[in-house]
Amino acid sequence: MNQKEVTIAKPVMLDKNFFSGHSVDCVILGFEQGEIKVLLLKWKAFEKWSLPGGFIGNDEDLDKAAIRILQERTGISLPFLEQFHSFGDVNRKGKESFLSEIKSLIGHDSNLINWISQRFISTGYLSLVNIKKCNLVPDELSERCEWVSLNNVSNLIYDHNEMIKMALQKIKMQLNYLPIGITLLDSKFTMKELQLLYQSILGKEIDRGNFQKKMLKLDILIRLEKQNLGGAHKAPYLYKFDKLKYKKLLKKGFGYIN
Amino acid sequence: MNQKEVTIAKPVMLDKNFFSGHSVDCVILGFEQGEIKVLLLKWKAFEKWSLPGGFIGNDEDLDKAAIRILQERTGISLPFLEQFHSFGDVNRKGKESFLSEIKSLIGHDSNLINWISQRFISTGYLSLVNIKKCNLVPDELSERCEWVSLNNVSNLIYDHNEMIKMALQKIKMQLNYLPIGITLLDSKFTMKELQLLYQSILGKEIDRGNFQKKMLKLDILIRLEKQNLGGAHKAPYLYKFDKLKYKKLLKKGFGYIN
DNA sequence: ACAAAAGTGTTATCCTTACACCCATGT
DNA sequence: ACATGGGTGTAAGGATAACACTTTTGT
Repeated sequence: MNQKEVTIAKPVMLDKNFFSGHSVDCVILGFEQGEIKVLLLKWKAFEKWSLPGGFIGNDEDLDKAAIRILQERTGISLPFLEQFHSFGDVNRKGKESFLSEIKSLIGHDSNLINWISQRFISTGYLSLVNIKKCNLVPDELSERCEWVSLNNVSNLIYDHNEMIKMALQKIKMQLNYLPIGITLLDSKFTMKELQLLYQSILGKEIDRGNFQKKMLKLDILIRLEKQNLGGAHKAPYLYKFDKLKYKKLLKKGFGYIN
Repeated sequence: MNQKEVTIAKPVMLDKNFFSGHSVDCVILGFEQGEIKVLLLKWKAFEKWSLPGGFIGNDEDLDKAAIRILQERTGISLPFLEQFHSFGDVNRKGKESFLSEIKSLIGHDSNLINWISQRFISTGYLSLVNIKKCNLVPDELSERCEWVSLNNVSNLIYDHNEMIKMALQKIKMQLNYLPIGITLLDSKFTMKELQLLYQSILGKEIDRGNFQKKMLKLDILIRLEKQNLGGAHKAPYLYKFDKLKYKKLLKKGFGYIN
């Protein structure tokens, strides 16, 4: 492989050679105050937000690159990200090129500018996390790194809004097969919190009683002591996931296997 | 965008400039004699089979590239292919490089050889088709273009065997939501043929009576006259899909929407 | 006492599953 | 007559959805 021809220059985000023409973007979703939130970066150089993304090392697996990029850009370490789609439209960057902003970021090295402003195909990766367990550390390119409620997501750069949409579709599909709460909630939670999570993903109301019965019948929840938060009402039970039974359920398959 | 730097040389498969480092591979599945079959190409230059694949034009959407590549390499024109996964492991090409074979195909232009033997990330596309309606025309690189029963698929080049596996997984998931037969069967078919199709995708037996009831209840099949094939038994009905109702069912959603 | 939220129960309806029964046809 | 495969029916069990009832708690 002739590296001189394929890798033109080093982008700034990492001190190594990158694979040309392909990038990764991460849709990291969390749940807080009854709302789904997505992890976004605010650029230092210009007034735009974007998904945490980056480039792939020449000697790096695509899946591994996603994990590294997320860590470097946001501080979040995850052992596994799920690929959900690759975005390869010619005009996926839209009309705004951010060229002057990019120059202010990376300097005026023309090789580098050419490299970074070429066409990129980007593969989207996805994960659901517990917001409280995430210690956010924005990288040097970013002014801020924040959880943004889905309703408040602005016009992101390139096709990042579409990426979020597709990630949510994928989540919806998995919701039918997987008890998703284990990654998004605290270790202890009430049935109401779990229900709010499902409702905000599905975008619809669910009957309270039926939801409770359905979840309990899965036999992956352990009921703990009651929690008295001091409302004028009965105290709700706390639950935690029975991780052993949860794993067994996963291994048994997602419903379409058998 | 500086094309001189990004596009090094022209590969042979098409007379235009290609996007570097990214390819497309198509998993096209059909159904014949009660078996799922996959469309494969046998190389002229060496004794290996592979999925129909190719490169992406510099000014071509990824999705469009897949459609064009399939047409050029196999003769099959489809209006739509579904993306299912991108394969980006560093060593996805495996140990065999086929370098000498590639040279015999494309000549000894070192730029071209470098271009073609670099690392490629490949996006897999998927479709289900009616074998009888496909007029196979192998391209100049291929000796043959054939439907191969899944059980008879040999060791394909690179990670193509894994690609087929992942495509089948995706199909299984969709089977729960979509009445898939419309693309795979003849316009007229018996309930038994439809059942054999489902069984071969799911890899399990389905109760005959229950399957019939379930399919009829979907209300997308039109019962036609009986077909007497001359067996020592009752003649089965023929069915065709009610395409209007079928489309309505699709629009209504796949089950996870509501 | 009352409202609010949590836990549980009831009922009708639908779907799934396993299996049985009858029908048509060629040998 | 009988085996073979095709169409339909039945009964049990499970899942779902709508809704009602009871319990706990602060005001």
